[in-house]
Amino acid sequence: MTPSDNDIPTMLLVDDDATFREVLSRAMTKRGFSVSSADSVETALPQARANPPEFAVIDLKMNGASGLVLVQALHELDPATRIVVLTGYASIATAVEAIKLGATQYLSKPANADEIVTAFGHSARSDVQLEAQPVSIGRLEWEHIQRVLHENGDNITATARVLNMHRRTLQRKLAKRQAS
Amino acid sequence: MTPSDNDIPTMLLVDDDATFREVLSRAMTKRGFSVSSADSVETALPQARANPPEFAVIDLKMNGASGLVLVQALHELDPATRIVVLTGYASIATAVEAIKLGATQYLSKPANADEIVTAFGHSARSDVQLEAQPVSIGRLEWEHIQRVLHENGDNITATARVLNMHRRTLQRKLAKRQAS
DNA sequence: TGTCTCTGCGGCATTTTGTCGCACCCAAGT
DNA sequence: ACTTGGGTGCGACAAAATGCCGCAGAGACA
Repeated sequence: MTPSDNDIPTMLLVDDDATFREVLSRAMTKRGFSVSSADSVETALPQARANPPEFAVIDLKMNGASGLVLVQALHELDPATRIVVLTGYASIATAVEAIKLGATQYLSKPANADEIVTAFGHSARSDVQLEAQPVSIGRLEWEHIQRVLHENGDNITATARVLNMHRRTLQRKLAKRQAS
Repeated sequence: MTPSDNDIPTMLLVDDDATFREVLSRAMTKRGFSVSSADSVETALPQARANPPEFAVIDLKMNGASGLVLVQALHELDPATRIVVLTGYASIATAVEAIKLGATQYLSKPANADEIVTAFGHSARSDVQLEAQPVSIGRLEWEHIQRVLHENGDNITATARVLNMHRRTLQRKLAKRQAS
């Protein structure tokens, strides 16, 4: 990848978890990136505008605006930016959304530095092997919840109502996926 | 939108399950599409080249070449083609790949005709304006179980294994639906 | 300020699963 | 005939998930 690089590649790292930022920042610096980080879309945007990064690692679920808007902004700023979206709430729906907005790859936490670096280099080759396994019930449910949740503007109460399940139950399901 | 549509929109439907093709074909015809179908990438390709469709519904897991190949081919043929990828073996990795190759949306089975039409982001014929109440989790699960069960020749043990759920639990779910 | 709605969360009764174990059937090998 | 290897149905009991309260805090709005 870009063997003629003389300067150090710049990377923007956006996540609201301070510990995660520090760990990943250190790991990426060690791998030869010049890393800057932010804890929200709001603080990341001016930073990116002032100094457009070549690479970006963005968490989807953060306080304030969704990482998706940052994906879009970065992509508009420079379509060549390599963007990896990283989230604890991985779902097909958000993955599709992220890619459409210009993300290069979509990974679910936990992901280590090597996986992320690999994701940057991964271009759209159809080398994906099809899994011979049908979707598990749990995943099917998760995907469905994510879709409906999104349709209802992330309103948990409304989603629970329309899904005919109890709000408390939905809360617990969401909490569980995030924690693990 | 597009109230000046005079011609009927064409749709190509590719899936190796004959029953599924028939059901969906009928449903889409009823919704105002001119539907043609194929049971593999190999038969679909010449068909598409001879008569490029405006819309396409493509299953990923088929005998022969992967549906991804067809996605790419259709997109190259005409980038304006609206392509929905539909599969029972959904995964984030293949979803990302499909979108990169030019798919418009990626849905996992079971998905009904309305969801697919919605995915096209196009009110095919605006007279069929219906707001689909999201399916309940229970029904989604039930349909999925039925499909996988069928794929496994009604073998409960194997289905439970592949669905990553306990045989006893599957038995109980089946028993309950049978009773009512 | 008062009213609404959404949210996160604790607690507890109720249901549903997970996990055993056992008996029975059937098809293949031996 | 007998053993071996699934598959099926079902009882029982512990473990986990869910339904169903209620309460306090955060925001939006008049």
